[in-house]
Amino acid sequence: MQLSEQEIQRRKEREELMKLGIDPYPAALFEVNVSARDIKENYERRKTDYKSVSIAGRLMSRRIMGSASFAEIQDSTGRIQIYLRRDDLCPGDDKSLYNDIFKKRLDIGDIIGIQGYVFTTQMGEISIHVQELTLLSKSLHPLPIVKETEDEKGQKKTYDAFSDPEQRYRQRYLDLIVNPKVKETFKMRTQLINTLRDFFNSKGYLEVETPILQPIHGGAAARPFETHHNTLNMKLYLRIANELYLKRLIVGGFDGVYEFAKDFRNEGMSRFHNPEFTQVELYVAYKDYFWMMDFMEEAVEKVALSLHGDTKVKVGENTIEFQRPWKRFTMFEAIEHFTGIDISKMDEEQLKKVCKDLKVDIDDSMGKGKLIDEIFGEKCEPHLIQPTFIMDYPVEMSPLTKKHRSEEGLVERFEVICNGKEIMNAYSELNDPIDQRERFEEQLELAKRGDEEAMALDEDFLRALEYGMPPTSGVGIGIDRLAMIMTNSNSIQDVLFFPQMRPEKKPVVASESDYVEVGVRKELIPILQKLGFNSIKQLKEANVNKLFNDVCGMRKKLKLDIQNPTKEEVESWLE
RNA sequence: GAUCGCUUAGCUCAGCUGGUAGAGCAAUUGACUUUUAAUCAAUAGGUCCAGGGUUCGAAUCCCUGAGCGAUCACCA
Repeated sequence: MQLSEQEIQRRKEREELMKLGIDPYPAALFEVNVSARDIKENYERRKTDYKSVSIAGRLMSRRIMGSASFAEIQDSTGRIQIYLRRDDLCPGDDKSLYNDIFKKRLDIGDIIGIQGYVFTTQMGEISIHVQELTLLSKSLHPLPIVKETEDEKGQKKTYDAFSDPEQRYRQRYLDLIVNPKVKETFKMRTQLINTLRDFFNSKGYLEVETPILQPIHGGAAARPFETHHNTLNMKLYLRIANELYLKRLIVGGFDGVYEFAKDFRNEGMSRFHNPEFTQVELYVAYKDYFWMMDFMEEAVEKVALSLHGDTKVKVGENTIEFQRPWKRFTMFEAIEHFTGIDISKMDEEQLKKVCKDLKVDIDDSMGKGKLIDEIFGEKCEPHLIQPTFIMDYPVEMSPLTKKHRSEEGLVERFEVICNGKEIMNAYSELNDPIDQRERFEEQLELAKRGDEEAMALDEDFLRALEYGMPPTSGVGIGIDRLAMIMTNSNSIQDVLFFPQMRPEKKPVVASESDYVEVGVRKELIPILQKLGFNSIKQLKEANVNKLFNDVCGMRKKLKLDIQNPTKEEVESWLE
């Protein structure tokens, strides 16, 4: 691999430190008794408490002025300025710790530990006067340097921002180091999950774990990932939902169960979709979907308050108000509201005409339910910014949902739409085993017609229902999407530490022995690599005269103290 | 999958109608004892994404491909 000049430099510094008897990666613990945030928040009020501090972090900037220097270190709570003076750091005659170690062999990105006392500079910045300095980890890879200034109005201006999305997601650790806001986003995501978990626990619902590897994938309409178990010699699927397992637990006698579940769907990727995503599914016995609406309003309102101290959350251009109660529409009402058309009594032919009039794309395979869903998705969903319950879906779309208590052809299902996207999906769960079997069979028909997302029939699940499941309401909350809204993130990739990416394309590079094999002297290999001959095939195709000239020229340029090859030698490589 | 855009130094980006590759930061060497994107002087650093074409001459124009992004379509 070709190293950049700066990487070579840092490797050299590592060696030199070792020769000076300084371990660049010491084994011993480093005692930390304070954090950057702690100092900044409390020093002014309790100055005497900060006369002897010990803190560790990453060196993020340096301003060297002869025998004194300012630098910044960053720990998990933020940055703080440190001040180093040669004669304080090196009280004796030996000034090498400052002159040679700090100034020459430490770099931005290195992790250091310091001991000293807190003071305020003439410019008014709380800083640490360093009395002892310990290298804790040498960094060999230069860090992107992001700088920030603040004008009189407190407006922040960022220079050389590390903003390339590909690099940020592939090397999230770098993103976290140099973009402090990223850390905040992920802390909020965790707090969101904790808030929901605490709320569910406070009601006595049990957090459970169910299989991720499932012989039959069920609970949602989606294409699964397949895998294979060797000992059982059988096909397994990565779960697309955990619904059918959680309902089995309700059959088993729990009143409420929930699971924060990673689910996997083998479908397209976009700023709203990642192949693996998180949803929490919750099932509560003896409840219906009206109860669940109230419960969800309360849950999400709690999340907003916990994260923002307010029920209002700014998302892009909009301010979203999560305060209860939220608007409630039946699907028919929503469609009438946005299009002015009452479709509640229409048959399939009439619906098709409506779609045509509204310029909603349809195809012949679509039944009544699908047509209604298309109209809703096209004409209503994007306009629903404030959290809104959409209730009572067509039965065709919801094979696991109980039929509506009074409306023919509908089911007791709601979704919550917020910021133009679905964030929640809930039902009064279907618990009539005969009805459930018929619905599964309808799905099988769809599958025969080529619907790859149709649900499979799960005999054991049906057997469980036949023993009797109490009336139950269940919900699935899209954690990633809720996190996007709560953290004002434009893309799902911004709320996942490691979003799925295409594999990094690495050029195929010939190994040292490949070069040696065709007769290249070891010391000449870097020259060939520098010239761009990264594979033997490339080398074989080269022109002898040009190659000979280039190699000698590059040797001179790199100022390598080695013997140039002869023309005959170069010729021999290409044979 | 479709359309549009981007790819130049370690990082952020200039580079006009085609004529010897540029800046700031980072790096190296030096000056400087409280700086705030520290400053000053000097040095080094490039397969201009890859391949082909047009041309006396291509980072620049054309074609093909790759990666990435944005928008749209399907899915949570």
